[in-house]
Amino acid sequence: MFLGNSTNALDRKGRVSVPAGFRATCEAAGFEGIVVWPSLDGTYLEGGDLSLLAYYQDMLDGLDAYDEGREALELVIFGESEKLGFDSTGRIVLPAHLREFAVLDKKVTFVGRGRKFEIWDADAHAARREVLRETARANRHRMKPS
Amino acid sequence: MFLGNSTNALDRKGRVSVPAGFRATCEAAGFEGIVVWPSLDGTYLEGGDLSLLAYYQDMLDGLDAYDEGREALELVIFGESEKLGFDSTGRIVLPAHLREFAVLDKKVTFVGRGRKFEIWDADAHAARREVLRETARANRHRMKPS
DNA sequence: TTGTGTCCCATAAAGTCCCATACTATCCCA
DNA sequence: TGGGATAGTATGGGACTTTATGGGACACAA
Repeated sequence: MFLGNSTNALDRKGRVSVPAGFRATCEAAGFEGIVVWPSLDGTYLEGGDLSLLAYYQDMLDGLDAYDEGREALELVIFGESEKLGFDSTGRIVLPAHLREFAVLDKKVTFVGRGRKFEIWDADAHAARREVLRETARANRHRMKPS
Repeated sequence: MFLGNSTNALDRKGRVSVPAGFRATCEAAGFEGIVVWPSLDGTYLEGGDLSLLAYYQDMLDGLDAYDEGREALELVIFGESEKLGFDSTGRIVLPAHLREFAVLDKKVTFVGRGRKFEIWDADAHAARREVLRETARANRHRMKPS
């Protein structure tokens, strides 16, 4: 499970350390790296380990073969994803098109989301976080019994 | 089940012993550690064992994928939680941001709450306890004789 | 050559592990 | 039943390991 959040530096070469906890989660899935794609919901990237793609595949297999949405999802999820391996110190290199999509600058934050995680520009994420906590507060009764 | 309360010392390195009874509860869930996050309700932390997060995951899976509240909850629950393993003597290290959130100083108290538990600054908890006892006294008639 | 990508090295800070000690609760036995 | 042996808990400190990060070296392609 991807838990917690941490902010790491994106260097001149486009490298960034994947938080150690996330790495441990990925390695359990059998591939020393992560899978990343542009989010359909906003200016950020989403990522996960290899098992997540298998999970999506299963989900798509459940849809009609000629379902129009299915084709689009398949192309976006699999076509836009990059499989990024860790280097010897646990970093990945984020390709330029992904950095541009999410407007990443010096600092990026990884945010755990259970099965997957998000990659944000640090400032953009800080702003969003405030809003999120408020929304969560307003909805917390839905998580009963706690 | 997390029952009772106890107050332990937080040392210079941010370490604190998890009460032995709580540890026993966690170990039954298969992970030698706890999961901790900032409460949505006040200046304290909440925690539980790994099975609690699995439980939350199931609950979230049951909500609409694009329900706004669901997304916020998912991000707050998974994005703000830290998975903290026990050291060989049963302590955890509380990360700085969590210590700051709950304004923890020298003494912290763990308070059992059934499925999960709370972590308070000892003084803050002592103050709150008085208030709670009063409220409980006023409501005691609602606990029917069993 | 110039740029791009990969690999390896160095380092500082943070985190983890291990050991020692004090204290307490429990058990055992004459 | 008193009292000591034993095991488990809580806490501090030092040593060691891992993590995060920057920079250099090398190879390949445009």
